[in-house]
Amino acid sequence: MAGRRATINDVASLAGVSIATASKALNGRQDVRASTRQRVLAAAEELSFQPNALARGLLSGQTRTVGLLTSDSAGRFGIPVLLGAEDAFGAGEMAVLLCDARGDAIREQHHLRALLSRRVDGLIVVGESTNLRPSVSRDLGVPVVYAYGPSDDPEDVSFVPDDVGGAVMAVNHLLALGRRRIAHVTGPEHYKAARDRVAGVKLALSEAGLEQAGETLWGTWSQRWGRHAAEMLLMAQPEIDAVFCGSDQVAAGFVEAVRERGRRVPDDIAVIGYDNWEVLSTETRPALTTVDMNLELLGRTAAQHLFAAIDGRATPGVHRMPCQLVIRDSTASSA
Amino acid sequence: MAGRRATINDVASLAGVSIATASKALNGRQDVRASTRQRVLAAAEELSFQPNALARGLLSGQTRTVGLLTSDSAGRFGIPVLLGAEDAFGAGEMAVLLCDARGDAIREQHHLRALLSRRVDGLIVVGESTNLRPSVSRDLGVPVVYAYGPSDDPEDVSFVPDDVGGAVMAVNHLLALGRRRIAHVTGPEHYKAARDRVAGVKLALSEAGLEQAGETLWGTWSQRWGRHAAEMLLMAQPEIDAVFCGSDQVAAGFVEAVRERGRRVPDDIAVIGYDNWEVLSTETRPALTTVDMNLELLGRTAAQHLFAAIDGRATPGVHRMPCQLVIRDSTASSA
DNA sequence: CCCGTGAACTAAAAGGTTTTCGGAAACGTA
DNA sequence: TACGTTTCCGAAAACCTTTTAGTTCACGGG
Repeated sequence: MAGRRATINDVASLAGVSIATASKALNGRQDVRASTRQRVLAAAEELSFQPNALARGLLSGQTRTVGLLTSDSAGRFGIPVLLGAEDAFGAGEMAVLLCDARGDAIREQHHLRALLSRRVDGLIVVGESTNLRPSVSRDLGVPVVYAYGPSDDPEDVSFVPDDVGGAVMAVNHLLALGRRRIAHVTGPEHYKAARDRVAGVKLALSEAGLEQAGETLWGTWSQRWGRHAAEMLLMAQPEIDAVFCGSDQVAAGFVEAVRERGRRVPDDIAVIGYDNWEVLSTETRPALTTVDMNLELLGRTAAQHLFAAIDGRATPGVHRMPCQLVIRDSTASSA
Repeated sequence: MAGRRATINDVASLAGVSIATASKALNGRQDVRASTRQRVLAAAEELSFQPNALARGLLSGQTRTVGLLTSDSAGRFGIPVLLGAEDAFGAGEMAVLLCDARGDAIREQHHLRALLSRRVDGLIVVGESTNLRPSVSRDLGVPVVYAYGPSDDPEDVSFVPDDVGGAVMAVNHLLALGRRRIAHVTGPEHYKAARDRVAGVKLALSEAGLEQAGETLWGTWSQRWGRHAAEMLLMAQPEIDAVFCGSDQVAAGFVEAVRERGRRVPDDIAVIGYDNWEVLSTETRPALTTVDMNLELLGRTAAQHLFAAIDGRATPGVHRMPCQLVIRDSTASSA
């Protein structure tokens, strides 16, 4: 534990110059003789001088710090976004202040004040679902970007995965494999993600001039529901040749139950999941073809956009980020 | 977007007092007449004044901010610790600066300098495994607490799960159920977590005067390995009546393969996992009895200890936090 | 009337850095 | 010598808040 931290004053004294000169030397400014600069740099090194970011921030008004406000940092979705954001910032010497509101509006307000009093340069708000969430941007004084869960104010900037497009890709992949009797099993109807994926299914099928095999089966995001749905479906519509599941959890339960009933995946029934949650998608048998929402990229993009917004170049609206199909054995070509 | 933020100067002017009086009124200090205090508070409210934490920190030398340095925030283990820490801090008006070094020492050094220059009051270092990791505390000038992955310097403060104790609990549970031929399947030997759990198994068995059924099977932390181990074990030692697996992933693969071979869990073979990773442990059939390391509590404890260390009351050494057995169907009483 | 006391308030310093502006020295030109 | 130019350096202000050390005023006791 060093007693007191070295200040630029100490550096200047040791180098035998004024603090103004020391500052210029350290920051690579003009108007310093090369030999003087060397002396200052050597002094700073010797004292292991680290400029005080508080003093600097106080003066410049820029803290080079952003807040990351999440409702659910433990969740499947917050983390990759957080990682991508931290990645984008880290490269540029930014720091991230992390706050978890735990879904509580009071707590969120509390954290917001704390972040503002720390004079963050900007804010990323990460939602726990793709449902609209209340805006926090009103009169905040700093730019805000929403990731995963979009703001309900169209003037705000939001980045969300293109779930409609993701579902279209999934269904088109099944169609390309020659499957024609395609069912859809998904999570709760109050999730916009589930509704969007249903819309994508309808869209892709109607463009192909086909009907969905049976009604959409709404349930929960669980393996249990996937198993249950498989049993119902094999009973009621044994003729289906493909199923698109609204999540990898549902798909994992689905393939397990199908396998136990003695039907083969993908030969009899091809299965596609959603999320590319690797602990599930790569460990089921067969491994799951699934839609990856590229959340880390989404987070990174949101962070980069926040930079732009800090510089005054914001592009309001909801930006939909493309998903990506990850093909594994559960839809391997049955040629 | 408000133009400029209100300062205490603006508040003082509006209230018609000096900034010293305004400061005292806002901070609830003495020597301010009640009516004056009211005027100041009203002015602050009107201007929606937020004190500048930078100026305050510059003066007091306390930033009320801690750094959280992780090697692996996406991992299974970093997140709960992070959550627990954020929880403990959040309650006390602390803020958390999050840095992810991605396992890169250079990057870690870089983040360390950034945190120091921001004058954090303390630091939590979260490891990605329970293996010893290099200390960062040397001449740092701020207190550091290590969570999950302990420091190699015994003068530092570390909090780790008691894996030996966790394994003892697991084996004792199997013994209490009357099982006597207990095998152990775990992950790679270079994980201290795996070695500690092996030590716990030996300890509990020798106290009961028993031998482990066969050698410990070392593998990877995957379902694939769990399935493979089950096949080997059922072939080589069909008489075993219980298996303790080194992780839930291994256990999930294990029960699946056992079930496919027509043996019953828990009737023929009881199975215990480790980690209580709920997406696996509650969704296997049967649901897994498993050891929970209470990581969120560990994180919270580390954070609370950091407070103590900031106040100069540190307790060096490695603190082992007790684990907890979560009993589910994979060891249901076979009475 | 003088002085001491206490209440309520204020001026100023401190904290560390960056930036602006002015000053000094050195040198060249008329 | 007088003057202009260039190069290098330093004094001081600015950022915002808290705290210290007064200052002012009213009032009561002697």
